[in-house]
Amino acid sequence: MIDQGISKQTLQRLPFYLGYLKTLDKEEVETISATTIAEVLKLNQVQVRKDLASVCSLGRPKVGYVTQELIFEIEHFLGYDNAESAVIVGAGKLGKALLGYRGFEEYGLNIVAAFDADEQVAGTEENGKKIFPMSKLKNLCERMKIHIGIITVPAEYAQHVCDALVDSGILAIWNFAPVHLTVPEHILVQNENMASSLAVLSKHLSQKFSVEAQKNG
Amino acid sequence: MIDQGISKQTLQRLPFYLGYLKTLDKEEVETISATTIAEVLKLNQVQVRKDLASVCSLGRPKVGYVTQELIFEIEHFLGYDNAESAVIVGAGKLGKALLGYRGFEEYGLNIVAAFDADEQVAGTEENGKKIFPMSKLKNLCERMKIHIGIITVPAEYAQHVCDALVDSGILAIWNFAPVHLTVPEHILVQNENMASSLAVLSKHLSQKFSVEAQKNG
DNA sequence: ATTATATCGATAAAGATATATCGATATACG
DNA sequence: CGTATATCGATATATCTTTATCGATATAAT
Repeated sequence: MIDQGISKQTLQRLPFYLGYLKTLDKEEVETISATTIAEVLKLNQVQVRKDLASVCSLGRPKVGYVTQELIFEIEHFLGYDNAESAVIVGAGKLGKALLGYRGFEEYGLNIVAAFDADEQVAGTEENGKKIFPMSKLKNLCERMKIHIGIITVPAEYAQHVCDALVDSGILAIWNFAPVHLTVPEHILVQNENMASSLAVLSKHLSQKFSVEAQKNG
Repeated sequence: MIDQGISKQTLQRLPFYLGYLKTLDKEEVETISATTIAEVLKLNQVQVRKDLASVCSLGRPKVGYVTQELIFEIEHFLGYDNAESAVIVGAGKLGKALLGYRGFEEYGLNIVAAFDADEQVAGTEENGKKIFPMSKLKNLCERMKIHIGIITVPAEYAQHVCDALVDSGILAIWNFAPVHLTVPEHILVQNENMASSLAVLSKHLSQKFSVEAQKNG
């Protein structure tokens, strides 16, 4: 299986397909065509077919794909059926929100604990999950073979936390701090970039208004 | 000024530059070269220069850009100096986390209130910001001329909430629910796609392990 | 059985994005 | 004052991504 040759864009669209397919599965829609998926999700037919082709094998002319098989194959491809454990560093508002969110389990992510530098926070719980002091990070990660670290600390501490996670044997980092993290080559950093999203929104609106102002002025 | 011709990718990188530039400004670094920016943020020199060229005018050979001017120009370009008001719909964990996060003001986003269908939640406060019942949405948005709506409700309610926001005169939607939203043409939807990020992480790890298993087996 | 049609998969074309190259220019130094 | 160098901006090339086109095939209808 040559999984390597999949583009990041395709990878990022797969969860979208999955979400839609699951609504179909509930309604007992047995087969689904790329044409329909494309129409509903406002994508190009061919793109959908190409994306699916890199994940699954079959697709019958005039019929489409078998919904359940497709769901199974995408989930398997993404590794959702093989949950990974993760820890959160930074038990502020956002950290706690993520800690409390049950939905991640559906995506194969099992958040086992959080860590925080604030001594007042460490020792407490959130949704039944414990918050530990930073001193316990390495030991726990190594013992539990944790591979994913989630960073939800303020920007200025992010690199420091990142280094600590790498030192604890983490292989992938999900970074919510709005900074670039420097890591060794074999570590993956996935930035959850709220500032970027905001930039798009903000620009769209300011442009909209400047165009309208021109019209009226 | 032809702002139209800027790519989404460039737009999304601008906040990154901004974040880095601000750390420099604190340290009173007066000028900065594209070369250095590229090196620190692990990007291509030329890319940085092209990105900056679409935002600012000057850049002197042998010197680079004036840090403060650059910051000012990017912020102005993105509209950060011209704050937009926003409302959140869905005052669950994530909604409250966003409501409590002060950092958004820096990005020109001013979250004024939240709404929730749950009667128990409506009427309470979070960080001094009120949570209203859904029935008040339209009235408040219209009165306060709100243009941005943030959706943090479960997937199955997202489209319904989206329609309500559009009906209330919202022009741009920041969607945290993992579904595709259908909107009129003039409305912008920006998806904050945690599932996509997770897909990248998850795939990276499952691939890593399968490669290693092959080596060892 | 034959024809029409929905759909797939493959290949080709177009479009967007990122990277490389090169000449021009401002500063620094001898 | 002339030369070396860091850096910019512009142009050209390469890569990646999306979209269009076309023949093949399975089902459905006549």
